[in-house]
Amino acid sequence: MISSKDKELEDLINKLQSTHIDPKEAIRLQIKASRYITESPLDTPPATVGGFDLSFPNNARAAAIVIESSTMETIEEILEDMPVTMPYIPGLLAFREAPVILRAYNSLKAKPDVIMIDGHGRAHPRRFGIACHVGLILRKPSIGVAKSLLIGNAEEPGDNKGDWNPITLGNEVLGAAVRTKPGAKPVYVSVGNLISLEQAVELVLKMTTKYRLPEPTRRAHMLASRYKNTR
DNA sequence: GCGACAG
DNA sequence: ATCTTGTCGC
Repeated sequence: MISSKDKELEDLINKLQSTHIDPKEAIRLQIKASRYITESPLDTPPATVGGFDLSFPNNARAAAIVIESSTMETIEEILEDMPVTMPYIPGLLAFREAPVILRAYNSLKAKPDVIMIDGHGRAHPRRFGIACHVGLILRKPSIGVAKSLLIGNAEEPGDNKGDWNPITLGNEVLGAAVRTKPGAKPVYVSVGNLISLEQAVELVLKMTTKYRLPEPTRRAHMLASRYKNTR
């Protein structure tokens, strides 16, 4: 049986991929789509983790990296370009960046078990940041890793790698401020889809070596920016 | 009305 | 995100 709810989700997933959309409509879509996000724990530990980031040499350029979690080795890299169709509006970042990210994801031969995206997941005004947006469209476990807060507050975590405090807003826990490197500002982690916050934090820490950002996102950032002043 | 505001 | 060199600190 195909329920009406399945059809609504299918319809939402299509609309979330619009390359041109009115901000008011975009906000309505986020509010509806937010209800389909799942924060249930992952049952199988991820063997591969994908990382995505963008640069804007001219058009929008997305870099996708797939890393084997047991060895931390990059097993695939992809670069995709696409014209920019939306301006940057706080809270609506996904409508500007998701299209190229999805194109890069589709180009990957080795589909990762979990994906990490630059930006927030549930730590968002409508609880539907870019990590939720991409995670819902792909129906794939996703994690948001941001370098600054969009909403909510968090106490400064301790200075040891692994120390973290919740990002809260009222009685809600939206994510976690995680110390990935002593002496460096924390990273803000939140659930995108199909994973628990605890597992998201755990995976971000596992994928972090000697830098502030976890390897998936860090390598994707380097790859996306590499040829900025070249080809 | 006055700020705040992922990338 | 992007424009950009040197420089302060661990």
